[in-house]
Amino acid sequence: MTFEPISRQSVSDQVFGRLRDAIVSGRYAADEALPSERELSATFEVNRHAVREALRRLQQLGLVQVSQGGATRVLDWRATAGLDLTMALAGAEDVLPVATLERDVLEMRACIGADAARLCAERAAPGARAAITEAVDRYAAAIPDLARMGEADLALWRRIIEGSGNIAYLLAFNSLTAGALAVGHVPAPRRTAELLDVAAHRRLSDQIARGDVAGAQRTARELLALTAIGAAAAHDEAGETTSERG
Amino acid sequence: MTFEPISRQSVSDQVFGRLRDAIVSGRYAADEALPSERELSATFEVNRHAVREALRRLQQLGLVQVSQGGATRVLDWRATAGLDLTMALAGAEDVLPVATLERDVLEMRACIGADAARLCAERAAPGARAAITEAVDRYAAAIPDLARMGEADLALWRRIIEGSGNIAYLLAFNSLTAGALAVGHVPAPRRTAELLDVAAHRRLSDQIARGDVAGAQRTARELLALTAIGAAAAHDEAGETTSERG
DNA sequence: ACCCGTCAACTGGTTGGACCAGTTGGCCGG
DNA sequence: CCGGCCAACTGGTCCAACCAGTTGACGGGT
Repeated sequence: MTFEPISRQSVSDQVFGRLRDAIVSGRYAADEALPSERELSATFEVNRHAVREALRRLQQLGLVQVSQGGATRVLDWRATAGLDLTMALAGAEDVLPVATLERDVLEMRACIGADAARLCAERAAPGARAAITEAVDRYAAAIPDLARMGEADLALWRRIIEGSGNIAYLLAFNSLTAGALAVGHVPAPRRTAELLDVAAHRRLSDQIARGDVAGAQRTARELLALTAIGAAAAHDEAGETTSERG
Repeated sequence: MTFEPISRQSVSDQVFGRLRDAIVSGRYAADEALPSERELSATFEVNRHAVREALRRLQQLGLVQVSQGGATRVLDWRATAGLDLTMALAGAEDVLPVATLERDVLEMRACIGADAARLCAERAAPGARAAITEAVDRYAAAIPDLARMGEADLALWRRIIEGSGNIAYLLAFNSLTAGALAVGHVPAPRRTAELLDVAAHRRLSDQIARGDVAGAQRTARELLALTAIGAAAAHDEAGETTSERG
């Protein structure tokens, strides 16, 4: 049992969180004007500067557009927000079921993971390949402890993606592993099948080490699909989230 | 000929840009302490609040870690930054050649595009499929004008990704198409081959419309690989960017 | 010589208020 | 009815003070 550090959210953090959730969950419609900074600061009973910091962060996330003189407008985050928003998408249950989001994240993980494994087998530097073998060993050494195996597994995949030499994949990996609803925090039972497949991990590592491009891609795809398929079967068609938008 | 809106960067935007470039380009080492807010505000000759807003944004991007009482420390962005950072990565030429970054973005585009096409053919709602056919028509209608074709092509891919119902793919698409070095702004000659392949676009649209899952995936992969291969051949091995890190 | 509490001198966090700068929309004169 | 003007918004910037944590050096006790 370990203790989490007590969260000391600053005032502007709280304002940010509230507004973010309000926007993502659709309580503010797209293109709607947010209350003025002065109004918000009165509502939240905080200084205007705190509100401003929050708004700047929301703008950076792609959730609002602030413009001097005019009102701060809410954007359609499906059109303007980047992948970093995934960290914040948990609080939009009514407009976007977590189950769907989880499925999406796992699909993306499988897609990128397989391609990264391919690229890694194709062009990773010798040192990077050695680091991967090493990471698999650490993963295997943690075998009874699921939590530690999960950590080691994440570290292994980071090595593989680093080995692929693709910065975009690496950043996407960061986006997906950060945040509450992250790949690493997927409920244990769902990842167990994948985590316990030590043989597949070993095989993947070997294929990368010896430059078996096609094999590495296939193994990675199979390994990562385990969870995705399980998740898909679990909630079948988790509801249509695709809607018509002009 | 159209005019771009004159950029009226606010003071804090400029501070943000300067610090971002300094960090990404490695002028501040990872784990190094940034100058204090008061110091920075004196250096840039701006108010401390402007510096604070910039720092909050940098923190959100995953470039720095600010902590009350302690110093604001620079993070290793390769480990902590999300995909949204791609928009800012142009100014790190010395530590990360644009050619490499461009290749990476194209690889990711191909990977996600193909999978989105697959998912779209598999589970898109009828309305979404119709919207795609429509988008292809608009794309084909723009035929002589490369710029307009590029726009229409982006719109088409957005429809396909929306049709896949995968929010993560959609957000990643946003991350990749935003920013200066975005997919949409890739130099014309490089995308020309792909853009001119109207037949393949039509085929893809048809396969999605009729639910040919494997076919759609294959067509999309081939279509998106055109550019990637061209780019890869152009600068061959654009230099190793993988380094050992503890 | 070493350990440990204390405290001063940092760090960022928050506040209030004043003023600048750009946008909007209504009002009034032509 | 049109068009310019102006007041009343909006966000942008600044100053100055103080609150709240962290850090490290200093000095007394062991």
